[in-house]
Amino acid sequence: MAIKLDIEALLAHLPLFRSLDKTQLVLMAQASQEVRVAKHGFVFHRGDAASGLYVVAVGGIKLAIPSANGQEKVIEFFSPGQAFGEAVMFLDKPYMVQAQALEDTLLLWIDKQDIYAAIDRDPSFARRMLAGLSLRLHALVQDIETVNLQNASQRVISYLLKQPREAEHVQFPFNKNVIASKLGLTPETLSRLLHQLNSKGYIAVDGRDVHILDVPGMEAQLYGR
Amino acid sequence: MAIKLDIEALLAHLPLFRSLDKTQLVLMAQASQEVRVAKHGFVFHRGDAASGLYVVAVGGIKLAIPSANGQEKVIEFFSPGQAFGEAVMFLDKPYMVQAQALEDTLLLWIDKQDIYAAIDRDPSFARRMLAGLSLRLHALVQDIETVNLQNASQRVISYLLKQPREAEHVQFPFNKNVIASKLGLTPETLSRLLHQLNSKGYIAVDGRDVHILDVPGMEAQLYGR
DNA sequence: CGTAACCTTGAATAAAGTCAACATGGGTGG
DNA sequence: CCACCCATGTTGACTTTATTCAAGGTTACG
Repeated sequence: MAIKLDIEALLAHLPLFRSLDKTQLVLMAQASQEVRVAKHGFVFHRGDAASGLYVVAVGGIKLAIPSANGQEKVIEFFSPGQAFGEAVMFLDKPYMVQAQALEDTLLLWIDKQDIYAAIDRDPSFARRMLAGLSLRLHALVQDIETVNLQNASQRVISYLLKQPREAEHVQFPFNKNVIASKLGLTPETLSRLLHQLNSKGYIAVDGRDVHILDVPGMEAQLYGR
Repeated sequence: MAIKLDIEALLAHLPLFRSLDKTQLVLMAQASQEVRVAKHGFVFHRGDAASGLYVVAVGGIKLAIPSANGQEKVIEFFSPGQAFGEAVMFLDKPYMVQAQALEDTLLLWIDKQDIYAAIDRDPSFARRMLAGLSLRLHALVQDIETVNLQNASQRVISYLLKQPREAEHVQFPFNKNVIASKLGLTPETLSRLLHQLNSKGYIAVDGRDVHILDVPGMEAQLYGR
């Protein structure tokens, strides 16, 4: 019971559910189930049937495409408050990505049927859902742009500039391995490029901490060459 | 008047609008406007505000990301019956892609407000819309997979195998230039790879016509190496 | 029949990947 | 609390892959 209340509060301030009224929110909260996944554990694998959507309550998730030879291409990260797995829910196709916990993670899972019910009850929920998918699409197109139209160094620069930063300080939220895959690079190449940007005085790297020293210089690299 | 009737019939058998009842369909048809675009003409540019969605009635459209140095990365093609431009409509962001006619094209344009109205009136329309976006997302993820996890030759092979074919015969629907960009290759590389697949006996190329000769062999290239 | 757009081919180059060795360092168990 | 160890990250030498640049060939179409 106490748990149910927590869930309701949690859902209440997610963008996706923000437009729901009290009654609807209670329904959603009741429909939610807690799912716990240990670090490195899988929420689902490629090929699994998609039966609902997940919301991250605590922890972090990465979505990735696995490849035959053990590599993987990281598609997206999700942190608390974000939903994933919604896209495939609306198709009758299995997941083509896998979802893996980057740390010990607590998720909420909501069944497809309950989502459909909410859509039918409340058009503005449908709009939120549509906006959510659109945002995802937008992000993917940006990724495609990055991988296809920018060289390795530019990709690293735009990644760094896109990260939220406080006082010109940025922190890699995960293994550089994982970041490299997101950028479509090998870990070796990422390492070398960071070193190179460091040498040129654009950034100062210290482990996962990066100080951005020369934003205009970096931006010049993005457009100039 | 006659035109309006045509529009209604056209809309009636699009997946997106198939669930609408007669009344709704009439409303949609009334909300639609014809847009004509000559070959190579632009429907919209990157940076334009998104104010509605387009449906291809006749012709063909390509969506692409333009880059600074005059290149572009082709994202998707649309043929009669398909809708595009819906994704960004739900965000308040400008287009990040441009839409260009591959041939003389007739489009229908439906204003955002009319789409929203339809969503509010009919939850099953909302579902169609969601399914449409999901499908788009799915396709993009597949593209990301192709570009990141397959080498140039594998990309060409999977493109060929994915194309609809009759009696092992496939035809490039557009300039090889455009296909190359979709695959994330230069035209030169595409040309060389087709030649190579030809030499190896996997395919027989004659201009835009390709005969697929050895499907198992090609599939082996996809997984084997 | 001529011209422009499209496509192919070759040689040289550059960019990033691979493989392998080594460094670092955070966490755990002794 | 220290030492060891495994996961993570770095560096170097070499290789591969696809691009670039340039020239020439083809094709479709006015």
